[in-house]
Amino acid sequence: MPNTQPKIDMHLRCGDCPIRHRAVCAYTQADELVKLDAIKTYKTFKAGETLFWAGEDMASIGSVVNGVATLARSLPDGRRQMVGLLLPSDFIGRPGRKKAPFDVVAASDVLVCTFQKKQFDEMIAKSPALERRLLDMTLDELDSAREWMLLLGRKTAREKIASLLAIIARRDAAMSKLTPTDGLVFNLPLTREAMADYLGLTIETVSRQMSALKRDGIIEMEEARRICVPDYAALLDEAGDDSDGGVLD
Amino acid sequence: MPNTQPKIDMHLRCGDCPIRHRAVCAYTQADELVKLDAIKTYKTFKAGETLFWAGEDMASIGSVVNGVATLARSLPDGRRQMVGLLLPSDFIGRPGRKKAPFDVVAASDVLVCTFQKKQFDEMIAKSPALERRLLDMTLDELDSAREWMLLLGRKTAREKIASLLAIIARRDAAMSKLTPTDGLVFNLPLTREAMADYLGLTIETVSRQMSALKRDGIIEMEEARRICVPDYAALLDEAGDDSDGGVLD
DNA sequence: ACGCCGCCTTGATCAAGATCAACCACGTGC
DNA sequence: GCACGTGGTTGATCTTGATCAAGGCGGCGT
Repeated sequence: MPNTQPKIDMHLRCGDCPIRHRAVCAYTQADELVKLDAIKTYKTFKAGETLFWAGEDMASIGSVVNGVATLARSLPDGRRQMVGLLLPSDFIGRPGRKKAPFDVVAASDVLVCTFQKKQFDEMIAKSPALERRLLDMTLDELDSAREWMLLLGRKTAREKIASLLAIIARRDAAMSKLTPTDGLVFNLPLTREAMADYLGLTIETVSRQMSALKRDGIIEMEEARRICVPDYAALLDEAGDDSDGGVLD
Repeated sequence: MPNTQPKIDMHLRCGDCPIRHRAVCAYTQADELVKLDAIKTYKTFKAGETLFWAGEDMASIGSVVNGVATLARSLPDGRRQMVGLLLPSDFIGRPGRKKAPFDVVAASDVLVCTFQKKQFDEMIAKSPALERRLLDMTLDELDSAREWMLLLGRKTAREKIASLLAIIARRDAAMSKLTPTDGLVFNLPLTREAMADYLGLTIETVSRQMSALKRDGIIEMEEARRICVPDYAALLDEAGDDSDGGVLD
């Protein structure tokens, strides 16, 4: 990937990959996996590094293996909106398009499993499993993007913050085993600025609303990035939407 | 489709279909088209009719043939956000999911080419062309959803209105032949309320900003729904983003 | 130790847009 | 004709969140 000198990691076997069953490769069988294994390259990026700039040619695409990256776009005067959060197993880039529509920035240190775009496009053309998985992932992302539009367009600052915390709490609980329950603790992978960019707010408003939620006992916060949710239902309630965050089937 | 008694139209041959080359079926060859032709049904809906309610089971899916439908979701207290505009050739529904994540409402009278979900899912599993086309369409929709997130999160009311008008003007110009040029006239397919829902504003703000743009000579407006853009570049300028609206390749 | 920088918080003030409230221009039904 | 409903506009006022400004805290380099 351009503009950076990422470290190239060792070559992890696909079979041992932590995201094997959730990434683009999830539906591929052993034989196809071997081919993917042969053409993939691991790259690492440090927190803050930009993997791609909006408008720039994307010669490679890939999957986040660990860490968090963000998708964002800026207006000419500097106003910035994050339009996606890329978590482990999420796909970076899109087949059939040369230019990146958005900036891709590492929010934490990130490990990415990359492929040369050209090679990957060829693989996809021959692998229904790969294509099917990409379709499913894209449909899911579209749903969450639309969900986010509701938040951006209609929720209050407090509801936005509560929604974001609920999402991170839920994902975090899911990662570490259980369903979101009471008393769960997690740390925020985002700075206040990143939260603001994600929610369409300023950092001051984010900070104030975090303090307000703490004051109201919805969250506990020893350090700015260490959050405890004593009552998950209460947090969801503050998020504004009745359902538990849009579980569909 | 449930909750409605749509009129069933005559059976238009796929080969004569106005959206033949832009809809899901765009990549399919003659032999597959015959199969689609055999299982499709046309349905019509009147302006204001709801095709699906969020959370409801979707037994059928399909393509908008003509008219405009909207995708929207409401918060429990009634705040409403439109999350997508479905124009001719756009796809309604998603394979692999039973429940509709959003309300689908006809904004004008709408003609839809529908398939039973089960049958369509089977077709997709067997047709790479269909699947590939759906992937491309979904990726495009994802990009525009993200574009819209930037608008919702960071643009001012005036910029939002200008952006929407620019988009509609551009699409309208494209439909009727030429590239967006000066002095183009079109009529808004949306009420002020629909515009407000789309832009995350109130109808009063929409109305005021429309008046302001008129006062400033950016648009002309004899009737509320009849717009003339004397200087397309000036309109784009008001929209805030420098590029001409995100043309990518 | 010190200063500095990044990240966060808090306060005071301001302004964009929401809300509340009339009112207009229509079409439609009686 | 008139009453009524829908969609749109405009004005006055209020509220939310942005902006401007100051300061706290922890880490890090010298």
